[in-house]
Amino acid sequence: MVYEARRKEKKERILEAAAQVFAMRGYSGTLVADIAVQAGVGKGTVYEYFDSKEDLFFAVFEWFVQATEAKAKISISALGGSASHRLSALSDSLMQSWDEMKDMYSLVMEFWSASASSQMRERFKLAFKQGYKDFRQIVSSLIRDGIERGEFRPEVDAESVAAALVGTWDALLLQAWFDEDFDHLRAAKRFMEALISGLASKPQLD
Amino acid sequence: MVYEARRKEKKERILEAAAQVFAMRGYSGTLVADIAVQAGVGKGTVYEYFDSKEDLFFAVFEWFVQATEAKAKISISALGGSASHRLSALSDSLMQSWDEMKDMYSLVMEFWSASASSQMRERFKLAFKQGYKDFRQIVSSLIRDGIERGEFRPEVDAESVAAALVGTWDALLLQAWFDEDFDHLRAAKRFMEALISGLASKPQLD
Amino acid sequence: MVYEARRKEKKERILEAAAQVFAMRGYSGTLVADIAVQAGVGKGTVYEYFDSKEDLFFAVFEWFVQATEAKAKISISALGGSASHRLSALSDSLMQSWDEMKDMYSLVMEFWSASASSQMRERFKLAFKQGYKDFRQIVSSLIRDGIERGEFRPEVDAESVAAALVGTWDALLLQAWFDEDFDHLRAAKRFMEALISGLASKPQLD
Amino acid sequence: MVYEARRKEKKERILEAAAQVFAMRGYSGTLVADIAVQAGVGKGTVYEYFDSKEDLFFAVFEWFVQATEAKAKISISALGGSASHRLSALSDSLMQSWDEMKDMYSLVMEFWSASASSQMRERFKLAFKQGYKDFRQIVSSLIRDGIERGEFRPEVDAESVAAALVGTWDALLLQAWFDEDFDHLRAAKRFMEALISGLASKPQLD
DNA sequence: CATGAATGAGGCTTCATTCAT
DNA sequence: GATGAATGAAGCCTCATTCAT
Repeated sequence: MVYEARRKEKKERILEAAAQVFAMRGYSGTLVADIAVQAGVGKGTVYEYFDSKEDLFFAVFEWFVQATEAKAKISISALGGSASHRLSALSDSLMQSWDEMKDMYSLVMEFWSASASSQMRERFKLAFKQGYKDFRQIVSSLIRDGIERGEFRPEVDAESVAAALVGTWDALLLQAWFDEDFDHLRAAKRFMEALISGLASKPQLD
Repeated sequence: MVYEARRKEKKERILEAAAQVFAMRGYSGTLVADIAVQAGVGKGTVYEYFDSKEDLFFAVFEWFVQATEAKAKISISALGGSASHRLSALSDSLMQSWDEMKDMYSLVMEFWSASASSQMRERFKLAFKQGYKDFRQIVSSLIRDGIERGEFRPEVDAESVAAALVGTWDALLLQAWFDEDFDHLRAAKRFMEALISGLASKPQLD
Repeated sequence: MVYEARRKEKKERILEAAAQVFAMRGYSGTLVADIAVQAGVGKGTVYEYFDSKEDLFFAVFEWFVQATEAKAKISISALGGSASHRLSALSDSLMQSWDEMKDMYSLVMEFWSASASSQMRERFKLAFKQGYKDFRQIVSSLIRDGIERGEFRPEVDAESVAAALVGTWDALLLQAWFDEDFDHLRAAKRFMEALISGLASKPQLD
Repeated sequence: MVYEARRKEKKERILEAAAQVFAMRGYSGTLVADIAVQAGVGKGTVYEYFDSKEDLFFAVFEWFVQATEAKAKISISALGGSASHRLSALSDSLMQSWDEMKDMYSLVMEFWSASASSQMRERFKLAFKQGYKDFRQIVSSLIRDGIERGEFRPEVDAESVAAALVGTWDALLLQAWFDEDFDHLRAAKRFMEALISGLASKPQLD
């Protein structure tokens, strides 16, 4: 139905507007009215599509998580070659996505904050937990793959390294957020070289 | 003067109370009244010592940064032995401090959030930038030391690895925050083994 | 015209739906949307038939008054016998109508309330005034009839007694509304016995 | 403590202001801001003393009930003489209180309305039920007293007559509210004469 | 005619901050 | 200095009404 389509479209428009405003002003700093203006709709219209400011925020969160996961999956599926190569390619890809997500990055911090306090705590915490788990899973299977191929040393603990790596990428972007001069691309590259050489069963040639 | 001392003491009491309440309820979720109750003083008294809720929050931030830095410095100064050993000892020490900072960890997220939006943005952002820079500095000099001693490979990029490492530690605690079952101690240990072996100029015996 | 009939029918459907919802939730508690749902029409359709929520409420009021008056008139016209007998029969009939109007009774209170405040005040107040006047008229002529027949004492003030009686019936239903255990049928019966014996010129045999 | 006294005094000031405004504009028509202005306090101050608009309204209700009951009790305790005399004196007293409660009478209708719908329903309904019960009790014991003295006929049903009487008084005031020309004093007087003569065991001399 | 998506005025309530005691 | 009662700006949300389809 055309009707349903239009509704969905408008919902998305509000969602994107919300994402932008939340990113700019934070959750508390954002007025529902601002979102409405940004979306080009009336204040009441926002409530036709979302039950509350909180709900809308959570919807933005879900949208963000989905978009991020989708991006990661695409990156990974596009990768080929040795495990080392795929690992550092994934790292590069994530670091390169910084420019396009820069403006939205403050959202991530708002999400963290929301999961730490507020009544939304549980919803967010659970989703984060799951999100990290999923991402660790993806990376650790990549590493396990490398072990099985004999590319990485068998005593490497894939889960632990994956967890640390996932975190590292996150935190490099965080540092990039705080410091415009921080070269997260270079940091990630050099770091991955060192790490991968630590994982490798033999001296790397790359 | 006894008088000045008493004033300082009360200020600290309010600060600690604020830290606790902010940690529990987040910045927006915290009422100045709650802090006053927790500190055992009148609501108006809080304003005798701090100009505004925002100021108080920033004061908590500064207190937190200082405490954390002090802790890190103590850890490091207590370390001895090879660079590898000192590095993994630092990692252990940071990871072990989790239990005692667990209850306060949500503060970190509030700080991130504050630096992302809100009017306090600049103050926080600057402080974070500096804090990360300092910490990277500490770690990178540790690594450079290892290189100079011939313990680590000369082509290792100390700054990059330090940046990544600092982030890793941060992010492992973050994952511990989200997931009670996540074993950040183990993850850090196994990860450091892999990384250090990647940094080392020769197969490690440790 | 079939066309006109269909329109009228729908208007009535909306009216009845409105009566039900107003009775259940009160005027302020009622959403126009609720009425539309109950009537099985679109929200906009309500406005095709009534100019505003207030108008609709007044229409319900008029409908209610008319229905009540019609009922009273039927009761009275069906009565025969002595004035005493007709009076107590009227009382019984009114009290017995409780069960069927129970669910709608809260409407009466809403009407009272509407006449007490709100912008609709004048409309309602006037209608109530007239309604009570009419009803007093009916009852007082019944009593006057009894006086003329020599059944009631000549010094009885028909208007005053009628006014009080009308009120008594109202208020017994009110008490029934507040208290499910209250036996308004019995109270009315015993009370009418006493009153009628007070009106009668001689000891009653009935 | 002077302090407590001042607090109580202000609470009362707000309560009275609320009573006035509610009486004038009805519950929905009243803005909390209006009450604050009428009470000469800030809007927020109202909330220092009452949790919500609804709570304030219920407090007004309780205050009204108490004041009414107190008045009735005073009237009754001041009465002497025969049961008939006390009964009609009570009636007179109630009818005479009209002038002083006229301006507040619309409150009663608001209370009725509140007990009919709205979320406050239960609170109000219960209180009304109890209030009527209490009042019926008072009147019926007065009547029973008359029976015991041999003044009223033994077959009189005190409870029923009391219930009806209580209602009658209520409803006469209601009619006075709707119709300025309605002479409730006279109606009550004449009606009581008739009723009392119906209750009496012998022709009254009064 | 019928509909229901869109609207925005309006109201309750919260809470940081002030200031008289 | 310490207090907490008082304040009112500010914001979320509701809902009667409109109007394009």
